[in-house]
Amino acid sequence: MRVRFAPSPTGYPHAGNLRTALYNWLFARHCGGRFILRIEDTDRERTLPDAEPYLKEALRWLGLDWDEGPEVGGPAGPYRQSERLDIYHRLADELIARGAAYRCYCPRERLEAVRAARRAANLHPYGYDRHCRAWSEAERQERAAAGAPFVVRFAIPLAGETGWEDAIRGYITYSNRELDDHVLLKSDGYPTYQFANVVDDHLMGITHVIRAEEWVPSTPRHLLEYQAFGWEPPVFAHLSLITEPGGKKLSKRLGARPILDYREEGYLPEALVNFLALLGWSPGGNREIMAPAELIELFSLEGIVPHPSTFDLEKLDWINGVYIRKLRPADLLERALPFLQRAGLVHTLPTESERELAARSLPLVQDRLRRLGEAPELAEFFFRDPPEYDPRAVQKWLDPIEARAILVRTRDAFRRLDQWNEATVEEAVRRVAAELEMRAADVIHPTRVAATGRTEGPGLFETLAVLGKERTLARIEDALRRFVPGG
RNA sequence: GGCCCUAUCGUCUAGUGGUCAGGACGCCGGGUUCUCAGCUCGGUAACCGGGGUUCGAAUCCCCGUAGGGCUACCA
Repeated sequence: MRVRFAPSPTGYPHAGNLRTALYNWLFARHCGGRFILRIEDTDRERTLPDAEPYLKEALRWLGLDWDEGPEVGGPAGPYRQSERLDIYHRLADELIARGAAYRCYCPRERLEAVRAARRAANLHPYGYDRHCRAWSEAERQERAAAGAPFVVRFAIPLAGETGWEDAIRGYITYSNRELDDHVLLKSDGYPTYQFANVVDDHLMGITHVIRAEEWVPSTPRHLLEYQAFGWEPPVFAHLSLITEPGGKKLSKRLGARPILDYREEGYLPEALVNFLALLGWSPGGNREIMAPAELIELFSLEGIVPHPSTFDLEKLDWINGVYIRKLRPADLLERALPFLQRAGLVHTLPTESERELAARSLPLVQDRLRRLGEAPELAEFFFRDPPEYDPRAVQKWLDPIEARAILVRTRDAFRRLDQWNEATVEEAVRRVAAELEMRAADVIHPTRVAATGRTEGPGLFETLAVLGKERTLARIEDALRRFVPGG
């Protein structure tokens, strides 16, 4: 089994592109086949210089390693189409010699006029009228001698039909009469996708073409080319598109966002892979959370659904949260630290104490994270002195008249502690509550607001244990001075 | 306009002629608890419509309808 992912470097790959890559990769890994990366840079106008590096970075981030392709090489290279022009020319000439292709000298203006006229007259297909296909050998020679610019077009059989058994959607067939003679070689000497794709898939020994649904209508053209060459076509599997919630069309907001944006927001690659795998494929049972190794084991073409699927950010967030919660403390620290750095909570090169504070505080907010990017906000009060006080929290828990007594006694109890840890802090708080004949919660809430500025967050005792005695006392003093009436 | 694809809870999906149509996200409620989150228990919610075929259709066929794709010297 040999499959390929063949993006064109004309933009930054999004979820749809990467899902296609993922399915190819999963299929190859499942079968023990080869996953090939091929860069289809045949559009000289639209090719972006940084698109290929970005693409490779995205694949690497998601863990989709390629066995052959740019950087790693391979026996069927080069793997960049712009480096294979001689091959396309040679094979185009071969097709011309066989009478399966011909040179077309029609200027663009004529093409456009023809298209408009056919559309107006409702003549199908709307495309090229095969003007140059009808010439005699003498006329061809004449044109060639004149040295006019030309494209090479494929001579679609005038009758019959072309079909294939799609691995995802069953038998699909087209009447050849619906197909116009498409361009194989452009006038700039570059091949079109319709040609390079077929040539390379054959030369690279691709056995299964797993690609997006947008290619369905051009598949008969590809099949006809295989036929003209006398080549065995691969198995085709056409994936449905990913759509947006509500509206449908892909927008820049979700599915069409450059995939690395998700990294910036703190999505874990294995979570995104899990999510993408589920977006149009199912292992059959009720499995939801699957690590890459499990996906590889369970993946099959049969499990791919034929209908489009909507990109559901809520579900991605849930899956990401599941993966974040599974992170071991050391991994959590390494993965979340960059977000704390970017938010300015720790230095770009964190000090030893910053690292330690991060290592101790991050596990406390771990359960609450859906994206690592939320870590700075959730853990901020551990790093900033004084913390930011939420006015509503202050109003509710520090303003009432009994707040002073509670906080003063709690502070005094804390001061007396020799050992400062979760257990001693808890004991002290509960003792204060007992002395005041209050519920523990009545002491806990004001103390939390005084120490963190918020009503929400990790358990108070573990929070204070991490914050330390000194900073806890300083914050309570500070809160007493600033917010608590009756001083 | 033409050709092609698709159609199960709001969303992702299981289902392959006989099921109380299952699971997950979300949402709602209970429990745990110092809050939030998490965890946990429970609930809400679907076979696009109409014809067939069949003893019996979510499952097979046809026709609608709806959504999507393609219709470039872009991929």
